[in-house]
Amino acid sequence: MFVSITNDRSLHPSTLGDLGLTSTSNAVINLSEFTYKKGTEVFGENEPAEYVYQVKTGAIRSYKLLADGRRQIGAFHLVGDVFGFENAGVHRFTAEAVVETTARLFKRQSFEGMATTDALLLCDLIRLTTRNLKHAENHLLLLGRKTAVEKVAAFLVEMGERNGTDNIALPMSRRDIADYLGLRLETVARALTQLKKAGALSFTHRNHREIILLNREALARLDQEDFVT
Amino acid sequence: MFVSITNDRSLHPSTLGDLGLTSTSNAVINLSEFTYKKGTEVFGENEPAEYVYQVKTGAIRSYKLLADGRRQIGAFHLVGDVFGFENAGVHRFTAEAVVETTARLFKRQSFEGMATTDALLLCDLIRLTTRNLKHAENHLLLLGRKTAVEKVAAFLVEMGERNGTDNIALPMSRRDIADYLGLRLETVARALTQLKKAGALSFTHRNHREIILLNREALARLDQEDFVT
DNA sequence: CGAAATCTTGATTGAATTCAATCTAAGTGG
DNA sequence: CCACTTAGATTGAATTCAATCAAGATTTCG
Repeated sequence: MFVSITNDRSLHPSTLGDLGLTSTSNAVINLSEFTYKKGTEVFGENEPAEYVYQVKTGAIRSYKLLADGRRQIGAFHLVGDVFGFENAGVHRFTAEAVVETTARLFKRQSFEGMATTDALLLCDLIRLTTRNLKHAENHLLLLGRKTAVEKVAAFLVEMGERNGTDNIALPMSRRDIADYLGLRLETVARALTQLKKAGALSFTHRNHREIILLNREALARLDQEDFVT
Repeated sequence: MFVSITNDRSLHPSTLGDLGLTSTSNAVINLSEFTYKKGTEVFGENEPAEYVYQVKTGAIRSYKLLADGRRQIGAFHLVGDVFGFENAGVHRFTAEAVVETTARLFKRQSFEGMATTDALLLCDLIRLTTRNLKHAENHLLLLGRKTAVEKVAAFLVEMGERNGTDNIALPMSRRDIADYLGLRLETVARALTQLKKAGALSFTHRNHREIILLNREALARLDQEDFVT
């Protein structure tokens, strides 16, 4: 749903624990696994939503397009993330593999069937949707009001947090990052060199999907944090 | 939740019909009404979410701030819209009255109490949250990838659609519109004069919260529509 | 009416884009 | 293994769109 569910380790283990759900319902079935080659489409905007997906390995980008090809990536889905759940029967964005990616598939019908009976599961789905909404809301602030350097700094902080370390290997290209942040790829490159010069990060390899070592404090200084009362 | 629920007339009338809910549960109580003067706060970011609100008259803006005061409005809530529902117990944005506004208040506890028992209501809440998410996703595309004129055109189209007519009286200031679209107020004014010159709209009054007559076709040409396969 | 707020318009600046040229890393095939 | 190609990344220079600075115009309100 255009936004990722980060792997929430606080959820109870259960039948659906791997999906990040607390419900003990046995209605989720039809598990299967599929591998998508780099760049291939998992599903397209306005296609019927048949499955719900969970990333096992790799990374997914989900995006919307304007008629002239301008692209806005709404979220990257990393290992453990659940994506593709739609309340309506139709996907509102396109999902593609950033690199070779393996995903588990859950039949959507399974959810629908139990929807009216299993309140616990419904609560889980609200929580899932709410998490997506929260991510989207924060991204609105970033897209509308942050500068290029602040956007890139915020992106790196997000990736670091989702990875749980300050050592991150970005699976996506500069173009993908740019389309996530509402920038051009050259601007992303320039911001990264600026951040490096400012000591906010360093490259431990100098090959092209490099491993980046983050300096959290310096990044936090450059990323305008949200104002909290 | 940073995003509005538009008045959906397709929902079944019921006990909660006015709230836009299909559930026939009788658990929603504690109705009361309150009027907010222009510019006053309904609730603040990170405050505990005690109530759910529905606009009876007027308009509400909900926004987030950066530490240096940059503001991003996530949504305007117009007559009939429900806002302030939070899955967690804390508001993720600040809500203020754009003009003098009357709202109905529902105690949040009422929802929580029945949450685990009334599946129908839970479905309603998912639908509500999903609608917010959808709005946010479309706004991401607007903020990240549309030009100033496209943004203003899209804004007018949105307002026209929510109003159900092509005759709209905007309750909010140029600054509010600017903060909704990720622009400066001067840029909004310039875009409006451009749209007027292009024949996409005309002012039926020339006072300052003017009534605007929209020319849908011309606007649609100037607002880059989303690409649909 | 006069004062304050809001809006519009003009001139200028500036941040990000665009265009263009390397540069680097990763294939590919002889 | 090395020349060659290709994709992706970086850097530089020029341009552009929106921001900023500033002045009026219009509306609202006390």
